[in-house]
Amino acid sequence: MPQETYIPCLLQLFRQHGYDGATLSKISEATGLGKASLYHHFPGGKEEMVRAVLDHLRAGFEQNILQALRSEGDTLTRLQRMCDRTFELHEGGEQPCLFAILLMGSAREIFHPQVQNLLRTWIDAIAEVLMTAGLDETLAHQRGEDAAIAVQGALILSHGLNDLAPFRRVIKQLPQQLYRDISR
Amino acid sequence: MPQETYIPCLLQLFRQHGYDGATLSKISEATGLGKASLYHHFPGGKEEMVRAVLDHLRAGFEQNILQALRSEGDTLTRLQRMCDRTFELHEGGEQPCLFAILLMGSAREIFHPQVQNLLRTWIDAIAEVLMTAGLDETLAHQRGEDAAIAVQGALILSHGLNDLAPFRRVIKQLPQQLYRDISR
DNA sequence: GTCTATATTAAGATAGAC
DNA sequence: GTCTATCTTAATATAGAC
Repeated sequence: MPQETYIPCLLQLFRQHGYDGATLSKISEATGLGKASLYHHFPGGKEEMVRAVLDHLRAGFEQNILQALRSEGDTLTRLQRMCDRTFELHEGGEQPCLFAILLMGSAREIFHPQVQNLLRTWIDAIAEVLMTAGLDETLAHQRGEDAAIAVQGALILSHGLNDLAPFRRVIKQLPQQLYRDISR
Repeated sequence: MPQETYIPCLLQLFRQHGYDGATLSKISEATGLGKASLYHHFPGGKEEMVRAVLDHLRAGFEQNILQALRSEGDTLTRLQRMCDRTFELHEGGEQPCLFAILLMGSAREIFHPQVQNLLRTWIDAIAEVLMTAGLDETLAHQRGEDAAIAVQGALILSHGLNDLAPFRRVIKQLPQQLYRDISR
């Protein structure tokens, strides 16, 4: 089986256990592969596994989030699509964001640059949409940050309360919140 | 040295490395205590260390956040005080929130109930203030959630971007954002 | 209350057969 | 491409001296 086969399983594992908590034994059990086989697919060990997952996530991010923001239609529609994709990618709030998880523990030293880059790309893409709608650069960028803050915060809160409602509500309200007070 | 001596150091360690990443070796080095001495103070090991830290945090939470929300003065002033204490407790955004960290990895199974309880208490206290100011219960509770979302999300984003500005901005804007559209 | 020493278990990683 | 077996290092935990 090729590498990509195990990416969804690895993503799930790192989201659930974090980088330090996802041990090779757990990975071996979840994938059904022996430890030696894991090193055949990922010679660099856990670090390479996460890199593969991050590459996969970046591709999904570009094909879903970024594409939605740059799609046809008016501003509100594009923000709406972005929120829909965000909702799906986190399975309605069931799944935490791997980016946030990789900012903690020993993973941060390794993956922080890539996570930082993804966050910037996301925020900039949202700001771009809002500037097209007539918002000035500073405010558009702030609202891009506000979107990231709302999504990340809502994921944490829904996870902490064991209640998907806050995440659902935030995603539902977010397009209008980003679009508020824009005339044309 | 009594137990409490080591709480600040332990808090710092768990915030930086997470529960799974904070090994006894690191704890031993940071506290200056041998592993055996650590078990003298905390017979339950890492789990008991976190419990001690959480007890300490709960006390600080009640004396700072809750007390600010229930203090004298008008609504906006009380929200302002709550934000000031929140800002200080996270050292201006330098320090992540231990509650969020304890929701990940193997810590979640152990500490989720306590974290959930603290989050609920915080949200309810904010909602209480807003209801006193005339907001209806549903909306007040939503804004309590929004406050938690904004703080948690901003901490993640500032951590992810390596830039304290988003956290500072969110804290600055939060009182007015929670208080918006309230007449009396 | 702290230490050295040590036990036990698990984690990360590799060699080499099939 | 997967396995068994094994190695090394590190993590959690304890015994017992001072």
